[in-house]
Amino acid sequence: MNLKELAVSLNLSPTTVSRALNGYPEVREETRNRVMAAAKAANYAPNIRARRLATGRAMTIGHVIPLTGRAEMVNPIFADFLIGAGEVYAAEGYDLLLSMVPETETEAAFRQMAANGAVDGVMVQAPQENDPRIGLLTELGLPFLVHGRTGDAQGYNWLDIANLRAFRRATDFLLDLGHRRIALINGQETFDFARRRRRRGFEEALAARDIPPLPHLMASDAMTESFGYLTAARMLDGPNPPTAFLVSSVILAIGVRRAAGERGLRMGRDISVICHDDELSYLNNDVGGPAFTATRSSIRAAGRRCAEILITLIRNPDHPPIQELWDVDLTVGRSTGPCPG
Amino acid sequence: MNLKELAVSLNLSPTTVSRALNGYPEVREETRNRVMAAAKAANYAPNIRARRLATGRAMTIGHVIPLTGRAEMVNPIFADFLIGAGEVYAAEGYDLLLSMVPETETEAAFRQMAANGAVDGVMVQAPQENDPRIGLLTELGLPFLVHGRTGDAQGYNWLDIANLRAFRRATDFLLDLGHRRIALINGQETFDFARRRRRRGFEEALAARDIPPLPHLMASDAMTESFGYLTAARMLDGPNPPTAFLVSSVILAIGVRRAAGERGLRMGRDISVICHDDELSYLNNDVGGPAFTATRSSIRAAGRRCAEILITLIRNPDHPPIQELWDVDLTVGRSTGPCPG
DNA sequence: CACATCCTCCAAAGCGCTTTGGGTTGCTGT
DNA sequence: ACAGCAACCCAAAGCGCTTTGGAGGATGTG
Repeated sequence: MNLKELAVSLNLSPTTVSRALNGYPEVREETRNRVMAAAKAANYAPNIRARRLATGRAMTIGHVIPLTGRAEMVNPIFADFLIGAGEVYAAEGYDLLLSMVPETETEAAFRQMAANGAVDGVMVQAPQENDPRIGLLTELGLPFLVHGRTGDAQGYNWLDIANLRAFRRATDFLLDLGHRRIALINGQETFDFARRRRRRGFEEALAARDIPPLPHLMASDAMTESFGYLTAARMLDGPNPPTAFLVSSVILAIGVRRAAGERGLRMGRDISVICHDDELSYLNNDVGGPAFTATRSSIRAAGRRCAEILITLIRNPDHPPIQELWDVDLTVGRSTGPCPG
Repeated sequence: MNLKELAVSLNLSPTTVSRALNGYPEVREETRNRVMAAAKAANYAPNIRARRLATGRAMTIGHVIPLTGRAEMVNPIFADFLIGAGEVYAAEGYDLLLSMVPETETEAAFRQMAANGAVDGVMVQAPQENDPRIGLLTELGLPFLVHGRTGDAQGYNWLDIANLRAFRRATDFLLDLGHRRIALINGQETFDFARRRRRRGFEEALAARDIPPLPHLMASDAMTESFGYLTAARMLDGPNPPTAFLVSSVILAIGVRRAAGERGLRMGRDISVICHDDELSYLNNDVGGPAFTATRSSIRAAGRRCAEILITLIRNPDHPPIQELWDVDLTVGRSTGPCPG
C-alpha cells in the first residue's frame, strides 16, 4: 500500500493525503480524520526512502566507531553512551546509523557520509589530541558534536566533563588522607581527556604540595580489566609500592581490586583506590553503599544530552557553537582510607 | 554534484554514467575509466537516498534494542555482538540501523520497519521463552535471524551456542572436584538460554548423580556485577553456604569474586567459581593465565557470523532456514579447585 | 452585485538515482 | 552488398514521496 493507492481509495489526491498525514493546516479536520483512519486500517506507513529523497533530509545521525584491532577501550563506554543517545533519537524521530570502520578508514567514512547524504549529522567520541576529525567535518560542512574536547576547544560544538578538576580533586582527597605514593592508571594517553585533562589534574594536585610525581607509578593504556590488574600487580610487587591508586575507570579498578585481593590487601584499609565511574548500568557502584570512592558522571546521560544538542544543531544550521562543561561529583565509598603506617 | 551534472560534464547520458559506476558490462572500458576518474576528481558519490528509492533496497539491517527501564543486561553483551556484526555489515556495504525503543514498543517498531521499508532484515537477540518477535517477523515477512533460540527452534533462522551442554559440563567439572553444594547464579530466567538451557544443564548434571538441587543456592536476575556480589554475599553468609558457584557471566563472576574477597576467601582454594565467558574485549580472561575457569564463546565472533548469515538470507529470499549450533569450550583457570574439607 | 478572502483540495513538478527498451554504429560472414 | 550481431550508448519511465502554485467554491464586505 502506498500513498497513491491510499489516495485513490479515499477519493482524494496524494497531495491532500500527504498533508493530512503530516499535520498541515490546509486540510479539513473531518478529512484528516478520514485519512488517518484509512491509513491506520490499511496499516499504511509512508515509504521512508521516498520521503527521504523528497525532503532531502536523511533523518539519520551517524556514529562512526573506529576499530583499532586491539582491545577497543571503547566498547563499554560507547555502548552506554549509544543507549543514551539512541533514546533521544528515537523520541525525536531520528534513526541512528552505526558505522564500524577500521581506524584508518574513518576519514573516508566521513567523506562518504557527507557526499552520499546518508546522515544529517554525526557524533564524534573520544577525541585524540589534535583530532583530525574536527577539521575534516568542519571542512565537509557536516553538523557534528564532539563528546570531549581537544586543542583549544574553540569553534566547534562539544560537551565534556571537567576531567581535570575531577582528577585534581580526587588526588587532593588521597593526599588529605596522608597518601604520598599515589599511582595513576590512566586511559590511553593519545586521548585528550587522558593526558591533557586527567593526568594534568593529578600532576597539578601533587605539584601544589611539592610532591614529585613518580614515573614508575604512572601507566596508561586501553582501559581493560587486565591492564588494571597487571599494572597494579607490577606496582604492588615492585619497590616503593603505592599506597593509593587513582584510576580512570571502574573496569580498571576491578583489575586493581583483583591484584590487591590476591595479595591479601584490603581496599580502604591496606590500600586505597579512587576511580572514575561512568555509571555503567551493569557495573553499579552504589548497591549496598558505594564500593569505590569515585568521581562520577553518567555517560548515558551524556549521550542523551549530546543527542539533544546535535539535533538542535541540525535543525538550526547556523546556530552559534554550543559548548557544555559538566561538573563531576566525588562519591566517597569504601575503597579509600587513611594512609597506613 | 549529482549524476546528471557529472554526465553533462562528461558528455554522456546519466544512464551510461550510472552503468559505468556500477560495473555493468555495456560500457566500454575506456569510457568506464573516464567516468571513474571524473567521479573521483569531482568527489562524487551517488546520493544514497535516491539510490535506495530507485533500487527498492534499503541496504540496511536493523537491530532493535529493547529498553527495559531497569539495568539492561544487554549492554555489555549487545555491544560486542554489535561490533562483530557491524564489521561484516561494513564490509558487505550494509548500514546498521540501531533502534532503541521501550520494551513495550518493540512490536510497533518492527511493524514500522516492515511497513516503511527502512531495513532489508533484522537481527533478533536474547529471545525470551515463546518470544513474540519470531511470530511477528514471520508474519511481516521481514528476513530475520535470531541469536539464540526458543520454543521448538523450528522454522526460523537462528545461531546459538550449546548452553545446555556447556553448563552440564561445567557442573560435572565441579562435581568431579568433589563439590556438592553448588550455587547457580543465572541470568534473567525469562530468557530462554537462562532457564531452558543453562539451568537445565546444571540440573541434569546434578540429577545424573542423584544430587538434589538446593533452592536457596539458585538465583537469577539481570547479569550485573552488583547482582553477583549481593547474591554471593547472601549465600556465603547464610546457612549451608556453597563451596562452588556456577555463574552465567564474567560480570556476575566479578561480583562473586568481590564478595569472596571481602570474606577472606581465596578463589580456587576456599571457594570455586566457574562462569560463562563471552570474551568481551575489555574483560579478557586470559592475561597471565585464565583467571576464571570458564565456558567460553566469543560473542563478537557470533555477531560476525550472524551478520553473514542474515546477509545471505536477505540476498536469497527463499533460502531454507539456517540453524547453527556452536559448541563451547571449557577453559580451566585459577578460580576452581578441589572441594575443601 | 462585484470583488476580495478564506478554506479545501488538486495537478504537476520535482528529489537523484536505476532500469527498461530501444537506437546507432561498425564489424562478420556469405 | 546485405542480413545478422555485438558493442555502446541514450531517452524516458519509473521509485513513492513532498511541495509549489494554483483552482474552485463558500463566505464576507461595501
